Amino acid sequence: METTAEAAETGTSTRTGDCAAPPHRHRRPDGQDNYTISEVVAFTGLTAHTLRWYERIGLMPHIDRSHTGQRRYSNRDLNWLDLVGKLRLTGMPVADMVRYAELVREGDDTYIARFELLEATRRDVKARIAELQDTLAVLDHKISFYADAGRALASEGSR
Amino acid sequence: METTAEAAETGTSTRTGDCAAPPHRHRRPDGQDNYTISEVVAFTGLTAHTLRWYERIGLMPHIDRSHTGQRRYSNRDLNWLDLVGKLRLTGMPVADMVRYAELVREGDDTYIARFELLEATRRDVKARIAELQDTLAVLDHKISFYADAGRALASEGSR
DNA sequence: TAAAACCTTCGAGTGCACTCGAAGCAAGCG
DNA sequence: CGCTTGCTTCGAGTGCACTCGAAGGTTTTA
Repeated sequence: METTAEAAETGTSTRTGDCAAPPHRHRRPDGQDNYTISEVVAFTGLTAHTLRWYERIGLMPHIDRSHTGQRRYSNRDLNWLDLVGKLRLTGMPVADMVRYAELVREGDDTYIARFELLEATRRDVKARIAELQDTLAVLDHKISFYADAGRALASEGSR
Repeated sequence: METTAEAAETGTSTRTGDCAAPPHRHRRPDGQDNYTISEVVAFTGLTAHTLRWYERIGLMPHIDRSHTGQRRYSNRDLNWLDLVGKLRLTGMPVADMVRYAELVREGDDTYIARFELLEATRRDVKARIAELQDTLAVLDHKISFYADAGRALASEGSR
């Protein structure tokens, strides 16, 4: 059985109406979700090298193995990789994600630490969004400037 | 005299009511805007090394020099550095910014190319904002999950 | 049964964006 | 006058996140 916090992290209880995931061929239902590494490569776009590297540096939970030692990824592993991918997009350093993964492995005692880490991350993400919106405004301003200049040039130089 | 497109790039015509710039001690008005490199360091947070490097790789317009050869940055150089800083935040590679700077140097003929480059960049920035908002939603979901779990733990284990 | 996929460990290479130091000299300021 | 700041060129180093290849083995699958 898993703890509440683990459920929060690994996403076992993901609602099935999740329909906005782009490059997934198809996941199998829980119970048949023992993907080979090459399937995960296809799902995530990461290389097998990178997946093993993630494991080495402690960025993954312990991955199940077949009776002969081959990796068998579960839906929750895939969900975790989705989260990692999202956090990567925010610019979070891998080291921080590893720290977070450690907290998850350490169990419910680290609940507060994780909560705080999530909130700090949220603040960062919000700040980054604000920065980008600022940049977007500059870009829009410039673009409209160019559009005006373009119209001027077009009306004068249309020989 | 400068071309319209240069005015768009270098921001000479920046409205003076620009009050949201954080770590600027104070700019001097146009005409007295001949900053030393160390002043620009203070303004931008970049190192002198990095400023010279930007110049070497073609990321800067040609910087004025004093009669003895020292760099004298103008307000428009500062504006350009602001833009570069913003674009850097969007994750735009330096090589792309150099390309853009080249177009600016090449003059009004490159107007269309620059316009398209700006629009492509805007699309990228919008996409990045969307990704981040997606991530934010995941984070919020997780955080509220944790908050609920926290209340449950608090009410049961509050001895 | 042969090819394809998987495993391990090891270490080196890549690309980006700086980042730093050193040498050796010129200019500015207090 | 001396200290600070600036200039040049050169080349090496850093940190991050992969990325790749090889060697030498086992397992799966068509």
